[in-house]
Amino acid sequence: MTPDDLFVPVQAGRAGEDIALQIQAAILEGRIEPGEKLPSERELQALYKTGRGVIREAFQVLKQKGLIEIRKGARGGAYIKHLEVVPASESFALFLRQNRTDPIHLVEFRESIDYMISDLVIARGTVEEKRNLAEKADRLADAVNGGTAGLKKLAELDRELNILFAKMARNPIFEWIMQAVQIGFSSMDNALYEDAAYRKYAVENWQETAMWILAADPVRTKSCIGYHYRILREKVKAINSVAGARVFSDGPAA
Amino acid sequence: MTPDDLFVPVQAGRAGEDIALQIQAAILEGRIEPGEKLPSERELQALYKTGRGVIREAFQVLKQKGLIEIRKGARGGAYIKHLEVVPASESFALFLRQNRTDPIHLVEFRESIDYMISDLVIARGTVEEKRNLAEKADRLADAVNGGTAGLKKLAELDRELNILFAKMARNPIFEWIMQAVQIGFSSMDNALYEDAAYRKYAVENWQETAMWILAADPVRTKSCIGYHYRILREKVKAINSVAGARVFSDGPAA
DNA sequence: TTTTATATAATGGACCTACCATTATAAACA
DNA sequence: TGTTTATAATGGTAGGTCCATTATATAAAA
Repeated sequence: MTPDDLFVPVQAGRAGEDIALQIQAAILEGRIEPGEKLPSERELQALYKTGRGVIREAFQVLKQKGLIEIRKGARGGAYIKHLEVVPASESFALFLRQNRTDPIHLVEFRESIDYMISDLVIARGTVEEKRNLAEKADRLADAVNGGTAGLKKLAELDRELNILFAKMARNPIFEWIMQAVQIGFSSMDNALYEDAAYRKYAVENWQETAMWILAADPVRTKSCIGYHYRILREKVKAINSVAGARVFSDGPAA
Repeated sequence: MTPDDLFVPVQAGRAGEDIALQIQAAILEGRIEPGEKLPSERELQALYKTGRGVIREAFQVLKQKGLIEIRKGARGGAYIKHLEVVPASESFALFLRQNRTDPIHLVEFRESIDYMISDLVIARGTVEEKRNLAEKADRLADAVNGGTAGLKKLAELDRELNILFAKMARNPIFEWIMQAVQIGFSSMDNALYEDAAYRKYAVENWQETAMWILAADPVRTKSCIGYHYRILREKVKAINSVAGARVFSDGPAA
């Protein structure tokens, strides 16, 4: 890295963000590689001819975006990260929460992409992957019927199943979207799994869906998906009508 | 707002983020309403018994998340914003960029959601909206044929058209996805519009698509969309093969 | 020689003071 | 009454001090 041509002093007004944008551009253009370390705060302070607070604010922005990771102590500093989907998912989840997004919209969206993904999965997933999906669905069923696993664990397994499903579409974007949606949905999924009848039905439907995927039957697969969302919609409606409780809430949800 | 029970001093380590999270929680739980003003940096500094830099870092985080807007001068300060879709979209677009997402995957994804959205738009969009869409498409065509508008402006109009399209689906999540995809796609769209033949074809197809949407014909609409992506795929392949140039790059794109 | 303990230096985290630029409002003035 | 001018509050920036943390080098011990 050659700080001299990489870092240019900024003018005024939003120095911290300017610097954050400059560094972000450098990262995105590959002028700084993941794993590399940015100069220390004090060095950057000198390079940009600014105060240390400005550098710290810039770092805060980059950290928030998930572009850097900050380590303390000797050999500490700002290290470029490989960007994960998590920050994007979190900001999506935040958006859903603060806008009180109607769960019905989320359900609708999920149903839509499930249809799309199912076609891709049947067409592109390997037989091993499909067997694996069926097996995971069976294990989820065991966990539900065994009654040993906690609700959180069950919902977690369900989410993993969904993400595996999306992964099989061989298009990372569907995978990321699915992850984001799962995060945004997590509080609701947990609530859904509290109903034993729903639990039982849901895992059975997963097993059947996985079976039709393995059988490479897109119509029966979509039929399962459609059935699932038919039930899910009713359930969501029921949950939302109870005491007007919002699903997206960390507060006492009673 | 009652600062006394709202603001609790924090311990150590990541003070700024702690405070940001506290304020974020207060916002999400509705204890602070959009439009309201947070106490000034100096007041918060006293309330949290901390340094002003910490408060500033917390504000930076919240600003980054799109939760607050900061105004200078008298009666300035941090005002709670209604969360928009933009920060979430940007964060996802950032992710797409840094992970060097294969344009083909993005095209496939776009095509899939266009199909889904088109059904929803036909079913839910009002006649006025559909007329408006057709009109906007016409104006884009005028701009292209007139030859007065710059390429950037044309691509911009195209993006607006897409977002309007998504908005008509009456599901904010599709809108979010579309915005993110448009942002992540912008450099490519700009490149596409450099080709005069593509420009001409693209706007004509938009006009026809809008027409079939207005006519509420989902099959013909999808036909237009499919045709569009057939062309787009070829174009994208051509662009990517030229000199191995990456589409997602701000640098000299050769 | 190897292992363990210790000192060292660099770094981020926090706190503080000071000053400047901006801006809405109040005061003064025409 | 309308216009101009001070005023005060606020965020933005700069620079400093001190502390906690941490990898590494050094020294001591086994």
